[in-house]
Amino acid sequence: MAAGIDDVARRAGVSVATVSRALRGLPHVAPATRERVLAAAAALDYVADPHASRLAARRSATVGLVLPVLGQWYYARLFAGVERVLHAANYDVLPYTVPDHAARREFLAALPFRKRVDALIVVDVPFSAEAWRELAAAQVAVVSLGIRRASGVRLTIDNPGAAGLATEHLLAHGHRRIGMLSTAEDDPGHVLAPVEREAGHRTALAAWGVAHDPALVVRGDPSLAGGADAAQRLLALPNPPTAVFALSDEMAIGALKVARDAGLPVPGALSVVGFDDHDVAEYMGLTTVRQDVVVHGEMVAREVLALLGSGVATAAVDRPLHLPTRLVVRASTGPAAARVRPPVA
Amino acid sequence: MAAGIDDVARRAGVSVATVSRALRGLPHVAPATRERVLAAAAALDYVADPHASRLAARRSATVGLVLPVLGQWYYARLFAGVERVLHAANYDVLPYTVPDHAARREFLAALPFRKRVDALIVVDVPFSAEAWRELAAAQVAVVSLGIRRASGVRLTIDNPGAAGLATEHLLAHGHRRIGMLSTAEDDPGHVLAPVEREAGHRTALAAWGVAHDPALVVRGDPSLAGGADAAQRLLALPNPPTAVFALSDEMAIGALKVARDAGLPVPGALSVVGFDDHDVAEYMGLTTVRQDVVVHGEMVAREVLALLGSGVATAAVDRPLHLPTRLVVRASTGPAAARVRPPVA
DNA sequence: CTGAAAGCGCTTACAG
DNA sequence: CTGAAAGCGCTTACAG
Repeated sequence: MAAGIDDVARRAGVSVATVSRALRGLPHVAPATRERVLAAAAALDYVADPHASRLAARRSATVGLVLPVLGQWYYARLFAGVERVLHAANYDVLPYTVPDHAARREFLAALPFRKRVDALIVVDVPFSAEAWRELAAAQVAVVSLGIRRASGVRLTIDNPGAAGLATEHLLAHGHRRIGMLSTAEDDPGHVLAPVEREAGHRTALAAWGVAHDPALVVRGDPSLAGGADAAQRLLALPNPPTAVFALSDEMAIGALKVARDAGLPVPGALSVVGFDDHDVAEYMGLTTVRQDVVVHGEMVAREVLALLGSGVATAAVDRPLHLPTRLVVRASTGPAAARVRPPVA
Repeated sequence: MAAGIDDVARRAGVSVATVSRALRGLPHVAPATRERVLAAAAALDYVADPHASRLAARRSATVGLVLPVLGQWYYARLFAGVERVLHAANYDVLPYTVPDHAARREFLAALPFRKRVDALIVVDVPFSAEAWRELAAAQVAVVSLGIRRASGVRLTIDNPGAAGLATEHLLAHGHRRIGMLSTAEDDPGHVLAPVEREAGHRTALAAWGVAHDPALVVRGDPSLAGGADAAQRLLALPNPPTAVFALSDEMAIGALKVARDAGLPVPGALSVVGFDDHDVAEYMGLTTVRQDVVVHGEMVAREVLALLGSGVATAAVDRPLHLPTRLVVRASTGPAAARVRPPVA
């Protein structure tokens, strides 16, 4: 039914080899010949069968995107950025969701991407050093985002610095008891956000001569519900904080709800800083650390293309890259209140 | 490097044909033989090259997902649901983003999915009747969600009914001037949500004997900013409404911000109902019409699998399906205030 | 610049 | 139940 390469060759009066070269813009094709081939292909509405060309050319023209979950704000935006750049370069992007320990184990056991992708973008999935070695042995180029890795092309924001900005913003407003809403890792230390942001938070406190109270760091799921739950526990403390820095805007929004339900005005009784600049942050007046996630996705995609184009083995590359962030001050932060508040029930 | 099917065949002492059959669980393989093949494949860590098998079997094992945009809440959730079901059935899902008129034209001109996917899921992309014919001619199974289509497997929520619930909820609270935040289509009528929800809104008003004032229907982008902008115009009316029904939670959140900035208490001076039950809706106390988008994604994916498995030509199927929704009442709606408010600047 | 031919790694009738 | 062989629709050295 659909035209094949030999139909085009016949119509243009050339061999299939020439059709292949002409259509892909390869050199060593006479301009007039190329014209004829293009015309024939257009007339027949020809498009190459991707499976056939990928098999013959031994490249998948596909990049796998390994992430904890689709459908959450951060990963959805990232996907959009990655997809835009890769699609423009004629690559497909294939998501692999690896939400937890069990999925990670299975992913490593099956390596489902083998023979399937040319490269992998790994985001926030905490592989062990041994897992990295297995991935390296699997013959795919790898670029990572947001995770600890000894070498390779690895992108990350300046987590300690960004967290420091948030905490210093609160300190500058006079806050001295500052809570932090973080997450609990099932493989601590490999996803950079929690450890590094906690570290930046502590560093900022120390720089201002404020003693760090470990009781003020509470952990929960990186979600709205997790943030609400963690904030609940934080505000139930005998000596609750006057300000909170959350690992994500979603957790911060959970905290805002808890404050509202408890009758604590924001920022009058509680200042809140988030992280991400989620779309709704502006609409909720949430002070936050902005990361332009779509742009980050585009950048990581471009790094993949560069790596793929370089012909250099992944293992030979050592390229740590920092992505930009910045503090966005809105209405959820203000001066520390002097008055004492009762703990939340 | 990586093992091929002949390596497995050699090790198991059978032909490649038998390996192929055994590994895919096809009938007519002796149990003992199957055992040996499985063992050999496991020992060699064999995985079939997907491009080779797809070429040989003449099926892509891939479903294209055509949507206006990745990265927005609704589509990201939908993708997650679709991906989960399809991945479990060993299908890949490939996104095609078609955001506007120009992209739609290009999509139809290139039909980039040809020879690439076995089926297409089309969501909220308003193809014309002629475009549908072209798609039908392209030999792919098609399932649609949220758009007008004359036949085929087409899923949608009961938009008029759901919108009616929202408007009646406001009417029951005594509201008589009810604004609606809707969207402007570049191809009116093909995406069902705006037309059908506006119709349901009008029907509910009529059922309660309330005259419909066209000035109370304002349109904007289906986004936070678009909702804010539209709400701004609505509240600037000489005789502004006491309640607003928005086409999406995102638009509703935009309206909430406008109300807050204008010093209008919600629901004291303005009641707001959204649509979707976006993750943050609960945290903002937003009354809304809930649709379980991930589940809807799973359902549409299962319809695709059924269609693919049936062997029936897409054109021969006529299967309209309604997906469930329900009203979720929260704090953003309440009794109509009697007092007169000044218009917003 | 162009073509004939081998080959990419599988699946699938067809025989037996 | 199993195998030999053709074929899926391209790309790519290799010659010329």
